[in-house]
Amino acid sequence: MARKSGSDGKKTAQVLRVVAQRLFAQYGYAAVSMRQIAAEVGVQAGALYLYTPDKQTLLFQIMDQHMDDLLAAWRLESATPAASPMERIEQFVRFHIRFHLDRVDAVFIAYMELRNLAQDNFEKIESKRRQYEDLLQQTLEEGRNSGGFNLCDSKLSAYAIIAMLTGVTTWYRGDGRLSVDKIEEIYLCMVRGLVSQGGKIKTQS
Amino acid sequence: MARKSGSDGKKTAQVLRVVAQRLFAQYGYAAVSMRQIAAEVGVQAGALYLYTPDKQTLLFQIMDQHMDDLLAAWRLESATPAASPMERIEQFVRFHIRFHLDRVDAVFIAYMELRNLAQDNFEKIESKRRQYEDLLQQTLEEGRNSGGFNLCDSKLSAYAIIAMLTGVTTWYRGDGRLSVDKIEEIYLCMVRGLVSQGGKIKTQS
DNA sequence: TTGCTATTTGAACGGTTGTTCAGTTAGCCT
DNA sequence: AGGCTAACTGAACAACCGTTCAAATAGCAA
Repeated sequence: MARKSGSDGKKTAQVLRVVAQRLFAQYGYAAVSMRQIAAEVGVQAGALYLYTPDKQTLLFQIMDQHMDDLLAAWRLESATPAASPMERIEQFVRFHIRFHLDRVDAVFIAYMELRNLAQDNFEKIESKRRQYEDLLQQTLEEGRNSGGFNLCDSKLSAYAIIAMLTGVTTWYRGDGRLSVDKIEEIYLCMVRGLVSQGGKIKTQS
Repeated sequence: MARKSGSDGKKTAQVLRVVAQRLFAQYGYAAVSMRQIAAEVGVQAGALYLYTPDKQTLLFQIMDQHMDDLLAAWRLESATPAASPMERIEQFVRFHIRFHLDRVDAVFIAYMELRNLAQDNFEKIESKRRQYEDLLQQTLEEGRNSGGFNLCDSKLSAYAIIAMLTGVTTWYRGDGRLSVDKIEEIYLCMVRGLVSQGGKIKTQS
C-alpha cells in the first residue's frame, strides 16, 4: 500500500495540527510520540514529515498560531470604540474569558510547554505574550489618567488580571454551577474592585 | 566497583528528591530520564530504585510533599490570632506569595504535572489543593459576615486570588524592579479592592 | 494510454527509555 | 578476623524514540 484513496495534503496537514494540539495538551509535548499522533491522524509516522520539518517546529507552530490568533482577535474586538476606559476593561474581561474558554487546549500548551521550545522560538512566543500584556497595561494607565481608576501598580495589575482570568480555564466545566455569562459578570465585578482601590499602599494596617 | 565510600542511604534518598524536583521543573516529568537524574545524584540509574519504587511514585511524592508543606505552613501561620478578617486576608496574601516564591520548582510541578499522575494519585493531590482553596474561601465568607467584605462570589474570589498570587512565580526575578516586600504590598492593595467591591453585579453598564 | 506529481507506506537507522538483578564492595558488629 | 547488611555497579531486557528514504499507489493532465 502507498497513497490512500481520497487523500488530501491540505486536509492531512490541518488534521495533524488539531490532533497534535489535543494530545500535547492532554499528555504533554514530551510524553506524546510522533507515532501516537500519526495513529490518530490515520497515517504512518513517516508521512507526518511531509507537513512538519520536525516535532519541535510542530509545537512552535501551534503556540505561535495561538498567540497570533489571540492578538488578532483582541485587535478586532478592540477596534469597536469604547465609551470609557472602564468599558474597555469590561470588554477585555469578557473577551479574555470567552476566547480562552474556547481554546483550553491551546492555552494549556502556550503556558506549559514554553520550556520545551528552543531558545529563539521561546523568545518569539514570549514577545507576543508581552505585547498582549502591554495592551492591557496601556488601557489600565489610560483609565488612571482619565477614567477614575485607582491602580496599585499598572504592570502588576495587568499581570494579576490576566492570571486570574486565565485561571478560569483550569476549573471551568460546562456542566458546572455557573454559565459563561455569569462567570464574566463575576470577574468583571472583581476586576472593577481591583482597579478602583489603589493609593492606600503606604497607609495599610 | 559497587558500594562507594562515604555512601549513606538517607542522604541519597534526600538528594534524589531535590535533584528530581529541579529537573522535573526545568524540563518536565516526561522529558527527564532516570539516567539523567542518576547522573546528577552521582549514582547509576539502577541505584535509584532503592529509594523509589518507580518514576511515577517519585513524581507523586514530590507533589504530595509540597501540598503537605503548604497546608502545614498555612495552619501554622494562621494559628496566630488575627484582629479581623481583613488582617487574616492580608496575612494570607503575604504568606502565599512568600511561600510560593521560596519554592518555584515545586509550585511549577504541582501545577504542570497533574496530567502525568495516575488517577488515584491525581485525586489525592486535587483534594489537598481543594482544602487549601476552601480555607481561603471560608476566611472570605467570614469577612463578608463580619468584616465588611463585599464579595462578588466567595468561591470565585478564592480562585481568583490564588491564581493572581501564584502568578507571581512566573515573572518574579530576584534582580527585578520590585522587592518581595513591595510586591506583597501591591498585591495586598489589589486584593483589598477585590474583596470590597462586590454587589454591583446586576447594575453594571 | 502514458506520464507526472502528490501522497503515503513500511522498513530501517542509531539511540534512549524505565526497570530488573546478579554480583561487588564499604562499613559496622561480634 | 569473620560475617552481615546497606549501598551500589554494570550489564541486560524489551520496548519505544524521532527521523529518513526507497518504493508504491492515486488521481489528474496530456
